Amino acid sequence: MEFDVGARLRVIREKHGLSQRQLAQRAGMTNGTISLIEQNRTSPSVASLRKVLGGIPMTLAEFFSHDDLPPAEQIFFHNDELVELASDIPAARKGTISFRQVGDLRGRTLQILHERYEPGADTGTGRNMLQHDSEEGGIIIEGEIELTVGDQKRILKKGDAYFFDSRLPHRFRNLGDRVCVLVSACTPPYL
Amino acid sequence: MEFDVGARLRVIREKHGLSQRQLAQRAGMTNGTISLIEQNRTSPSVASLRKVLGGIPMTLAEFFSHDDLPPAEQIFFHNDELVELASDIPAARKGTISFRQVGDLRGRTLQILHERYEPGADTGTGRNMLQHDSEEGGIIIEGEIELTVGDQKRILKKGDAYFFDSRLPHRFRNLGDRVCVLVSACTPPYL
DNA sequence: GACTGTTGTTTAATTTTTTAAACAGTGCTA
DNA sequence: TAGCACTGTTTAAAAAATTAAACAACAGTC
Repeated sequence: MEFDVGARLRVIREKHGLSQRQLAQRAGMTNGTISLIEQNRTSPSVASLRKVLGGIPMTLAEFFSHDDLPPAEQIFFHNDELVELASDIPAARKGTISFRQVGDLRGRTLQILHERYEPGADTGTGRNMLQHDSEEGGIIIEGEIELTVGDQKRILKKGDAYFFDSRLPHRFRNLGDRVCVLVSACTPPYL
Repeated sequence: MEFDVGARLRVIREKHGLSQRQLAQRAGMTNGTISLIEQNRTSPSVASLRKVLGGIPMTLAEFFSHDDLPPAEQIFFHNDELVELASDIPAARKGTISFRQVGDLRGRTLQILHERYEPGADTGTGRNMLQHDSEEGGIIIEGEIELTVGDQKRILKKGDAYFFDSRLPHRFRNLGDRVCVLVSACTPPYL
């Protein structure tokens, strides 16, 4: 549950074949500090930790990308074990859109969805366009969908794909007369 | 390129509609500290930053995951624009496995692949099992595949899915007589 | 064995962060 | 306009992190 800064640093340092003194020199600090950090006897300032990681080199994002890793949970999911998301999108409540998620999200940074859009389904326009702090992408499995991202718009067919910064307002709309199915991924998760 | 801790915290706090004092109380610390952090007049210890984020709440991984703003790149991808990855997996070189990636990865933390396994394809066993520092998941689109993760093994069929910590050694193998197609996602990206 | 070069750990002094409280500015209302 | 409640900022004292140097343990070599 708790993210162990000291242990993580030690593992990374050893994986790179560096001694505490070698890393300290590269990072421009003392070996004692690194020792204390690895023992969790001090909590480094973000500035210090960045200096340390600069000697690896590694970004803070990478360092913390394994924050609170859940223990071994469910790995395999039968089709009917994907969980239907209760969405705040009106079209989802009307039953024309379905988002089925792989596993639960606790502590995860990756969200994978099996999405289904009935003919006419629309995630919302104007001020209701989707917008969140992630990056996301997906691949069309079946049917066609119109995707609007910012001021760009495109109709994607089976096998086509998309990838964008979710902070741009976006919208999915099924203009066809067939169901559209796609698989999407998002990090960090939305909802 | 530099990550601005203070600015990031301020944006997050304001987005959650909290004043410095409200956040301080939730986090169990003083408003002055939060003010100083937001002005980058001190660099909080990781312990302190975790306390602050605990009042949001947000994990360190999430805090640091949004390093910088990705520029506007390609958003839409036609099926034939997905880029075939040159893999170090022997079976890929033999042409029985294909990994096609959505977009390029520059600065991205999310990787989405369209994977194709011919009958008999195998990503490798024993010391050649896949292992990397990510979390990954996927959904089976077509055919069947045997997935081994750590000491667990399962045959997944169309519509089934998986999700695991990629540091566990894993292996994909197509035991059937038909092609298996799946869509996977991974963060941070592999390769 | 003693010397040399490593390793990680510990300790006292220094530097930095954090606290607690005061300060300054805004907006609302009687 | 005074009073109140709320912002965010600043400052001296307390607490914690960092340094520099000493310490202990292990391995290889002469």
